[in-house]
Amino acid sequence: MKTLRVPEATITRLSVYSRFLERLDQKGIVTISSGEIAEGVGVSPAQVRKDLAYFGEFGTRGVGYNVKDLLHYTLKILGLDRPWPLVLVGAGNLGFALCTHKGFNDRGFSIIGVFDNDLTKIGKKIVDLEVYPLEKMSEIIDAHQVRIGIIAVPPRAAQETADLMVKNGLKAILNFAPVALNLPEGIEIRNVDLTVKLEILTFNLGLRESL
Amino acid sequence: MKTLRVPEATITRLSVYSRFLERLDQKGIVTISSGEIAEGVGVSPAQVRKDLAYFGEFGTRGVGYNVKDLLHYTLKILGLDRPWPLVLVGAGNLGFALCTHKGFNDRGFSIIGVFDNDLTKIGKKIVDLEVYPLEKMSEIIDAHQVRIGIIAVPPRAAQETADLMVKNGLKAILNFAPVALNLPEGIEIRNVDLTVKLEILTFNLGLRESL
DNA sequence: TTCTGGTAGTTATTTTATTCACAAGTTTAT
DNA sequence: ATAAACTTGTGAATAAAATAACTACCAGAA
Repeated sequence: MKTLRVPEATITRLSVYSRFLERLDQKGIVTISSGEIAEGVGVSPAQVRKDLAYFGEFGTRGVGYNVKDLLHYTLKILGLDRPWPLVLVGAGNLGFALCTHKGFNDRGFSIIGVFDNDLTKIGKKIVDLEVYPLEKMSEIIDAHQVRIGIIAVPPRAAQETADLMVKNGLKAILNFAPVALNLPEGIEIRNVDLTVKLEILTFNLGLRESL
Repeated sequence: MKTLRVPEATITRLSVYSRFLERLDQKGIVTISSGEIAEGVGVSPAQVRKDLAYFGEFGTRGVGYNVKDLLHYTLKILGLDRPWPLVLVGAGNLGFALCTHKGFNDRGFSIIGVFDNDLTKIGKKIVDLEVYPLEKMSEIIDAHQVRIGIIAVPPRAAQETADLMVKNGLKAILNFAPVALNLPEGIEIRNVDLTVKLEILTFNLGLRESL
């Protein structure tokens, strides 16, 4: 591939374009221009074209993009042309919400194992999934060739959870705990911080008052 | 203020620094250097100093920063030197998780009203909060002078929810629905997209295979 | 007091990302 | 056929952000 060094912001937008295209396709729309995509997701048309240009030429000059084709291309680029089994650690309220989150299934993700070290939670069911003790993680990961884990435990338990995931062979971690995790080279890690964006809002509201 | 045009990435990091400082303070640590903060949150020391420099001089050369002082400064900058009442629309699993999310309370946010248009949910309790019909939002917002709302509804209902929030006087919205919202000038909006980061992981795992 | 080691604040440099502007190609109408 | 109206892909220009390098300053030891 000639495709090294793609800005992460581009991948982020690609994910957004991709889901926008899904909605267009569902509506039966066949063709769309960069300008319309831009309008629909809130970026500039040039940005849309530039982002796509990292990966090839998908449109037709004078015409635009075929919605179905571009949708497939974006899914392929994002690695979503196949299902992704996930394991989740932390059967609290957030874990529960993630297990039942429709957005994951829609994109080919399925949580196939939920783990916790809380004896009061182990054995309970989250929809059709039983909550297992941490010891069972290794078995599930091997059986389903899971590569990605989600951390939804309290901050204090996040690092040890991550360590265990790595030990069990996971290659990528999505971390909802608001702490920086220390991981070996080669493990992909991304954090989702529920409060950061809220604090950007309060910062901006505060700025506004001081004008 | 001389402080216009601060990169949003700086605010994001400030939020992270701030919570790191809280943990240091709880541990009784008095002084810390930019290098140690950097280490603790996973950025470069120069980045830490640069970020803080947008807002003033908080450290002592040759010494470092006083943890308690810097914590207070960061909280003040982020607008967290006062409580923030929030309203939430969408009493699904995600809404429930957000209501009980400890990270919000720790930072002075408190959800004081939950709303839904689903008759089977209205009247039920989420911890000590009753789920109200949307019609009651206006009243609660006025009574508590709420300025920020959280959207945790399905994608299709997100735009109308946002419109209603704006109509009821909210000035900022945190949106968990994966759609771009169309809002009037002057309303702050930030999206939290639960799947984007997951798709960055699959993209990177995919890249790795093609090497 | 003076020297040494260390650290913040700041300016300069480099890198990265976005926007702009236009050539190249497509379609439709005349 | 030709012109007119669009829209992509892309190289160049611009803007933004991160990094590095440097200066100023503090504390403690000699």
